[in-house]
Amino acid sequence: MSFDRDAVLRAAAELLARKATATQDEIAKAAGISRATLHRHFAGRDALIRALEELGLRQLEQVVTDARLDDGAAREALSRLIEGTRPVAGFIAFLSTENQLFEEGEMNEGWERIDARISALFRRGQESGEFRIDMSPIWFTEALYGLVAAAAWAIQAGRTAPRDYTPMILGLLLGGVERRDPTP
Amino acid sequence: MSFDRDAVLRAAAELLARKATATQDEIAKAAGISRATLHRHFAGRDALIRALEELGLRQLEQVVTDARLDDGAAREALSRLIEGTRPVAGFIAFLSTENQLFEEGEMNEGWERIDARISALFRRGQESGEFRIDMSPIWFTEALYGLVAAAAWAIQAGRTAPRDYTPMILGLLLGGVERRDPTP
DNA sequence: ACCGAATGAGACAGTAATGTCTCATTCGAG
DNA sequence: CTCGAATGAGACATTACTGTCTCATTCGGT
Repeated sequence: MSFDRDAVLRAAAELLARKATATQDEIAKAAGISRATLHRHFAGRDALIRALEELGLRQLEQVVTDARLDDGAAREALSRLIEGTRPVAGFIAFLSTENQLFEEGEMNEGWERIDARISALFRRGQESGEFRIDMSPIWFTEALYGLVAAAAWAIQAGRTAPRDYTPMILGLLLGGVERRDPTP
Repeated sequence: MSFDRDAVLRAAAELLARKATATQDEIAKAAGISRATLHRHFAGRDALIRALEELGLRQLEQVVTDARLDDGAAREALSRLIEGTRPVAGFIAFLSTENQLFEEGEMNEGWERIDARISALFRRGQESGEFRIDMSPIWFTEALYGLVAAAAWAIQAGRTAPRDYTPMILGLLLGGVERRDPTP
């Protein structure tokens, strides 16, 4: 059984997202490996967190690219984006809540780049008249992260079915909770 | 200068919300007191977290009560609720992300009670025809927590003005990002 | 201004988690 | 099947944080 680095990091992200104080032992257990092996591949907690951040950002960046945010209607692009985040929702939940790394001044440029690309999508939607203009694209972006994390947590807690992930987030983010008049 | 228990807990919540691994020393520093004094009032980290949870839940419950969720239009009640959460946003951010306490089986009944009351508001809105019915009240509630946490974080990071707190959350949660036809 | 109470600063021991090592066992390529 | 590499389990030392204590200083009521 070869070592599945990404699977270990995914398990770690999901655990740390809801219990940031988990020990290396708990993380190893959650990943289904021994503490020794965990330490062989990630020399210490700092290295683990760093790898977590690195993989999370890389995957998210790939998701953003695959969603082709510049193509077609903004709401369609947003739909593709959210659907794409599903496999990395655990990473997003972890990364968006735990900014203990960034505050060391390095303020990860990768994270800023992703923010910029998603914000640009919302701005494009505003300029095309699809999205409302009384709130900033940055807030929309932050709100998206928040909803993704909330959805990931709700699913993990068994409160919601996994298949509802995308419609839940997309429906709420696009239309809000208010009922809309059926006037297409 | 007398000891302001609530202020200390508020500072602790805001710090722990974004860095759950903060040491007692860092918490004390963030609260503007010494580690010795922190320990005099909260005997150990567990006691601190417990007090944090207790005060947070109590305050949030008070906010929910003050918002009179059963009165008037559901959207107005939601508006009052969100405005009321502003002073306790740091607590909500901490409590909604860190469930390390609940998983010890006690699954705080106070938290469940608050969830139930807020969910009831959304359900009432659905039944009155104000809110859409294709998503569950529980999801609306979780989403509210997520948006509150996202807003609190955005403000703390200086990305958004504090005065925009309520309109940001309310606007997004009620109407979503899509532009609505001006047809009242 | 006084005095008791609370605080801050620091030293110190205890403890929990980490980093490191060893060794038997398992895995998997050839 | 064989052998080298990787893993799991555990022991051990180290580190970092916590819990506790002391004492000088400051605060605040009277």
